Amino acid sequence: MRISSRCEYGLRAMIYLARTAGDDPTPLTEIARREGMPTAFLERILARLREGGLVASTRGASGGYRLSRPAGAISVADIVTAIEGPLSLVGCLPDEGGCARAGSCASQAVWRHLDDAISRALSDISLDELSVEAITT
Amino acid sequence: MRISSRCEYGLRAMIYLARTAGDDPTPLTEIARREGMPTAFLERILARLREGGLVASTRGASGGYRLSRPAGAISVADIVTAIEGPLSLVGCLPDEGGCARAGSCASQAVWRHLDDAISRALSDISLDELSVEAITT
DNA sequence: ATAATCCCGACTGTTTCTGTTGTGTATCGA
DNA sequence: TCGATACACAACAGAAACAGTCGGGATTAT
Repeated sequence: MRISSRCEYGLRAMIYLARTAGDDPTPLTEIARREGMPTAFLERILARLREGGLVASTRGASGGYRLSRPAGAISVADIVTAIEGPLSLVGCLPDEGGCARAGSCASQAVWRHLDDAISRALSDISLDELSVEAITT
Repeated sequence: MRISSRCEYGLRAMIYLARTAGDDPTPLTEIARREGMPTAFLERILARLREGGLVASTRGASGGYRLSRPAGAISVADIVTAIEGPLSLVGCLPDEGGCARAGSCASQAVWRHLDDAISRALSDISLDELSVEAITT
């Protein structure tokens, strides 16, 4: 299990936006350049974040992106979900017929447990906690 | 983020083996048939579990697989690790040069936090808890 | 008008996933 | 010894996801 670049780039971009919140909107190229990410790729990631309602964009000269909510109201779970889709691990849910064994499936219980742990871990962290420069872990 | 079939199959196979522990070794074909998994694919998964020291195999007629430790001493984390490799999410660790920004990288801290949560969640569950028929969640 | 900027769809190379096939080897029972 | 039952292993293949690019279009400040 690896974190996708999409996700990593997306989170870093969001942190960047949190740090420049209050300023004029930040152009894509600035984020890409400063963070060393491929511009066109980052653009498509920001598109997902926009569709997810996490960033707002203004077009035209001196346009760019900004957070659409205060950083304190955005969790890492929000970001990952916007980029990767729902973070549920199990595909075999009751809908669509699924895995027949249904209720008695012990492995399902494991993945649900893991789902919860991941969900809790990511909901736990909000963007403003990450936007302070030095993390002292 | 989805659970791979490999992982799902592997876990189910281990649960099956936990339930037949004490009997003669269980042949691959039996597990595959009863659990509805592709035989050859499952074999390669069991190979990883064997390399990980979780199952032992005996060849020849009336051979098969069995757990190499009591089910209580095998965690889901052990299983997933044997199948998928180390469950660390971040590739950009200090070795190999990595991501330059190094210590000040806030996103890294997030993935480490997530790593811990996943690791804890999976170490938490041992195979014998899963081998009882009905899970009452 | 022009430059800056976002928007969006199509395309491509690489890797991983999910298997399959085929061959070889070990072991048990008759 | 012979044959059936198993595991062991390597090579192959189609499909999907990942990571990233390209090119054109739309919008807006100056």
